[in-house]
Amino acid sequence: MFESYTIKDIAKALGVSTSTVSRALKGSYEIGAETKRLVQEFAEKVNYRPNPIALSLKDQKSHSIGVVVCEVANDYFSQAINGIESIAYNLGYHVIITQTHESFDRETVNVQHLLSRHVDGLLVSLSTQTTDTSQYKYLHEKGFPIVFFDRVATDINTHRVVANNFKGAFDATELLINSGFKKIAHLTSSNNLSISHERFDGFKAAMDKHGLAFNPGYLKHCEHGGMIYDEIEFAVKALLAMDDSPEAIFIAADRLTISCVSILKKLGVKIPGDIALAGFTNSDVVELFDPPLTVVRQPAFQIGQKATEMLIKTIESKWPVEEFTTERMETELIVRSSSQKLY
Amino acid sequence: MFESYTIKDIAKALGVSTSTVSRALKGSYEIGAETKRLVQEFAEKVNYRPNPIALSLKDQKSHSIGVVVCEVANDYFSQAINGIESIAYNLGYHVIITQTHESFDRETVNVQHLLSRHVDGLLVSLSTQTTDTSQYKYLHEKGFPIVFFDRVATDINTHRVVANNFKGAFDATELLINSGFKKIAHLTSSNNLSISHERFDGFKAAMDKHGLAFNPGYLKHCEHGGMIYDEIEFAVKALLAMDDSPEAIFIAADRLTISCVSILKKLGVKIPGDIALAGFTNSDVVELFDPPLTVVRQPAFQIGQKATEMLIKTIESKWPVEEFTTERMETELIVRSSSQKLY
DNA sequence: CTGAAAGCGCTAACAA
DNA sequence: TTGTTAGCGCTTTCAG
Repeated sequence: MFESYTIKDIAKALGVSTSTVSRALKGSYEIGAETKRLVQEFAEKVNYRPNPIALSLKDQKSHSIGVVVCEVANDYFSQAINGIESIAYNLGYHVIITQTHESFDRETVNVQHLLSRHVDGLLVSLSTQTTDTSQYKYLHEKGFPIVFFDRVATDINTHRVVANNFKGAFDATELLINSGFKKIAHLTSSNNLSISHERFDGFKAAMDKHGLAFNPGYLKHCEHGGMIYDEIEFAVKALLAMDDSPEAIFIAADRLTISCVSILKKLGVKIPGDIALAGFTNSDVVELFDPPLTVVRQPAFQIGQKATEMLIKTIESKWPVEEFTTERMETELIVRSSSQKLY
Repeated sequence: MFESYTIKDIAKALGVSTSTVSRALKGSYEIGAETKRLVQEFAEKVNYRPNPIALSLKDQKSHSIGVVVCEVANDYFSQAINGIESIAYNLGYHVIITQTHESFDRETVNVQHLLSRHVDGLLVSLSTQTTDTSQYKYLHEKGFPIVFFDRVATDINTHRVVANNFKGAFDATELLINSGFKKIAHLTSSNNLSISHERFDGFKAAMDKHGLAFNPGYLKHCEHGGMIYDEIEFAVKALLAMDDSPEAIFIAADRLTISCVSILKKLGVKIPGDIALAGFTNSDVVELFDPPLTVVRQPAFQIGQKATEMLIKTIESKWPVEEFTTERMETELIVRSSSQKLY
């Protein structure tokens, strides 16, 4: 079963040459119907499977794609990876997953490692620390297929798949405003990330639309994207300690949202009584929280799928791909009680 | 960068033969110090990386391992996969992940697919539907490396890595008993799973130790392991509808625990006032639940690591491995308010 | 219509 | 100490 037949075994068994077997197997028109039938039946019988490694060596494609994400054990990314796997599996590709743990150095090493593994393309979501995207730029200019998703490189013209972060943030902020809040803070991830900018813009646009002033002191960045608990705690405490402290917080990142709830509870701050919350997260259990969380949910699975489709299409393209698109998928605002105004 | 140098390129550039390069690169003693230095320096300079595909074809090892789990987007398994990746990455192995979605047919197809990909070994956690383990038995008898983790095949003598499910269940049950509950139900996954048995045994042992009768009507199996919400709802409702309905439930599976909370809340049943809960889960956010959940947490990351270590050791063993061990890792009981007795 | 042979990158037995 | 060569499994010219 695992010591599989090779084309040579079949050739020997049938008394033909390996090239005949090879051709017969792919139904080449230049093979006699009888020979073809014989070969195909035999191959079927012994459950012949071509050795993918030999194929890879031959045509210089590894049929594997490299994935660079910050963390696997994370709701958003595990869902995205689920989508990636589902497409890759069906199209006959391996998926090699690497984690940056939000470190640029680790990210660089991972990319090198993936290249040394001869992956046919890369699916990348940048780390919070990444400001230098030159390694990707270099590869991309050489024609190497790269699709960014979620945290994209804005200075490289490649395929990109992202959620509609602007609208997601806009909707959540507007919900808070419509609930009756005016003093709304914004807790977000590293300023390096594309998603931070887009979500901030959405937040700001909603504030502007409703004629609300944006207090710069209400903007808190967590440069490590939530990897460091103290950093988040520091930011949250700073918001609470302000003279004119906010009534609500719109949080722009998965881990930050969860941690923020945890910190506020630890501090004995009532949600939403003392401070209301709405935030991005892909956790499916936040409806069971105390209080149930109002969240912006991204179609992570679909984003993973789409990115993989685009990548494999690029890899398999007969011609160098010159046209690049940015796919934007809609988020979902799920309203629960953490964003309510209590009287 | 991605069009890498081959040994041939180096040989040509240096005017030596490919075998010299090959040998020099691995520091063979039969190569002149000077030549060796030359080759190594040049290789270093051009950032030479051996083509793993060629190596694989040569020594008939793909340097990849196949993983079979029910679901990736699941706290326990994403943590376990994290552990698997961390070890595999360091030891130079690819990880190919497949999901069964708790279907036996899908599991069979996945194993076949992984074998056709020529994986060097398998890391398996069985689906809830799996009762026939003959495909694994066959492979194992042929000497193919397989390590089971979590949901193991008890009828095959292979390496296994599991949590101490008995003790985890025992501790959680005893906690409920010590909290003052006597009528304790047990909600669990498919009876096919090894973990269901072990956890039931732990539950039963705690009941016995404290002289509590076990009411067979209090035992509810969810044959689909939580994939089907209705099935869980049915079980929970049945427990609630009993004449002598339980005061507490000990839940033996990750997804079941979360769903059970969700169902009880939907039904307006107070936790822990109307019914107390303790359950297995690896979600890290259950402390934010209403109420915070008392849980048994498994060292999923370490289980993944250990299983991978054992698998790769088996793969790389010079001699056929005949001795198989079962590693058992301790669980952690985290006490929160869902298991409290309210007066 | 079918076979022989080269070649993908690398290693290792065998020669020199 | 170094080079030549065969071979891992497969495809694909090139011959026949």
